[in-house]
Amino acid sequence: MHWADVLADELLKEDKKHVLATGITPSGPIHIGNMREILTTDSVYRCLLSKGGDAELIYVADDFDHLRKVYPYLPKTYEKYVGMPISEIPCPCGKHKSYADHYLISFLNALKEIGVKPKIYRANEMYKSGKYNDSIQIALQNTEKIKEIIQKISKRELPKGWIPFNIKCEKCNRLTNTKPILYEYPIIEYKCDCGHSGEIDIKKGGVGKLPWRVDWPARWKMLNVTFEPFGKDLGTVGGARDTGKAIVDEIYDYPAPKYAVYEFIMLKGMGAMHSSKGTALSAEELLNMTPPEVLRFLIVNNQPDKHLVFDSGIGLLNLVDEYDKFERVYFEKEEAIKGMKELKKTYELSQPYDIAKTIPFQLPYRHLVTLVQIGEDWKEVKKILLRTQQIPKNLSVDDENHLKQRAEHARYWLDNFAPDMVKFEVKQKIPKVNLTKEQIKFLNSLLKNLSSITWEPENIHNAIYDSSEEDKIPIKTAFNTIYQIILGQEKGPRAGYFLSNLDKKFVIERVEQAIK
RNA sequence: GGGCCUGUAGCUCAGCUAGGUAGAGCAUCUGGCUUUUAACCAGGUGGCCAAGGGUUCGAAUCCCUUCAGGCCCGCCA
Repeated sequence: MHWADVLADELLKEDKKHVLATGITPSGPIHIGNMREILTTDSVYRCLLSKGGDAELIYVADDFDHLRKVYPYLPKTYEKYVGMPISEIPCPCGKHKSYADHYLISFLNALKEIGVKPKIYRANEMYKSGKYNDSIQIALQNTEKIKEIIQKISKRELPKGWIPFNIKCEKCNRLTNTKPILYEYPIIEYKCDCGHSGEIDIKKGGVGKLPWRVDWPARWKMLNVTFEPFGKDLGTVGGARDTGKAIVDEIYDYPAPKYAVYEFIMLKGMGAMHSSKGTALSAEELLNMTPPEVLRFLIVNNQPDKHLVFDSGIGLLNLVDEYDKFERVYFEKEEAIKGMKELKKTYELSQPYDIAKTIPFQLPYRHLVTLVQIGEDWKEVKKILLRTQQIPKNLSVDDENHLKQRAEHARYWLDNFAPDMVKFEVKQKIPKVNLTKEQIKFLNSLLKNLSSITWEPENIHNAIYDSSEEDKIPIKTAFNTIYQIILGQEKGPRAGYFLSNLDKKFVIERVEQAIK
């Protein structure tokens, strides 16, 4: 059984409405690791629905959380905002309503692309509208009990006078510098390091925030959460999950949600990703280079508790190939090979939107990577594909959009992540090359042989070999020569296919120029 | 110090949530093939399933112990 089905079955043991939650603090570029949380939850959600369960998928953005420090990707001037809620800090690019929005919006766009449609909650709105008020009051009533729970389970000493509420200073706007002096419902008197003393009324929303270890369980109860996965960092003994479970049980009288612990995703050659260390690949970049179905496939095809390595180099091409193979097997165009586990479910969960009724048109991705380097844009690539009859004239709109989308991903990848090995440029003018007599001789034969053939990969391929044989020139030299005069480099894509995608006239003229 | 995960062919891994004769891809070798940015076809070689113990008629699979590796926690969230 697929892991998402196993989790869904676990939830279905209880016949009620399930709320599957996922929560990420938009304090920095949202990265591929966060995608795992989203996609893990979405997969379970989809399985639950397909089994006839009643379920809702929600996403809570904790945008009332405070800025921890000036992250490496922030200007130094952000020093003055440390400690303030990220929804109340200016946007780094100036185009969004707030710091939180800056990162959140791009993430929400990414969600759309991968076909995840959660109901969205924003913590800052929930606090300000008073949704948290009951939870806050209950927490404050149980200050001693909560303190005890946290100290016992996390083995951490909390300071004297600690209360489960971080007051936001009315003057400096920071959540981190205030100390409570006296609590008498509903008023808390406090003092802030900035020099300000004052009092707040907890019945008014947004005057402060529950600390994370209390906020989380409070949220479970408030939103009736029944399932929420989290990263291994939170799963540790004595961590937020442990204290949260005790707090939600004993203080909020609500059962802790079921969960899955997921491992991190490593970036090949870079180790684990941390948005706070700037070693992360943003969700945006990730999606720009990876077709959405392939990204889903990466997550869905692996158990959450296995760490993954995302290779933004050649490995990405292999991943796409692997996905395409799954697709062919799913549509029974090919035999399954052993090791393709849970093929049907995995393929279905990989689809951002609907599952196609018949197999989508496939063009080998590596070939597409070559094509987008020949054609300037999709229009030209399409022209080549049509001319060479690699796509049918009556290609469906869906198929064309799919191909086009993939071409865009391939292009982004080439521009930003691809190793030089796979890159080339068809030179508009003949590159400066010093050809040997041998090479010229070969080109002469090639010219003759190419002129007489129909412009198809195999014919071209044969023409190259014929020429090299006639002149007794090593085949390696033959290929090198071709790449030199067209690309200005020693190596290139498989010559037959490659040249067939170029205009015959262009190639012939280039060879003629080279001989002169 | 604590936790999670991993250990199966030279490499990457599947098989472990149904306990029932050890699998795939790559690499290698043989044969075919006109030697290309990770080419194709047919076939072959290759494993004490980390080690030890337990449960069982039967264990890669379940349980315990040990060893090795990776990551996380031990600030804040």
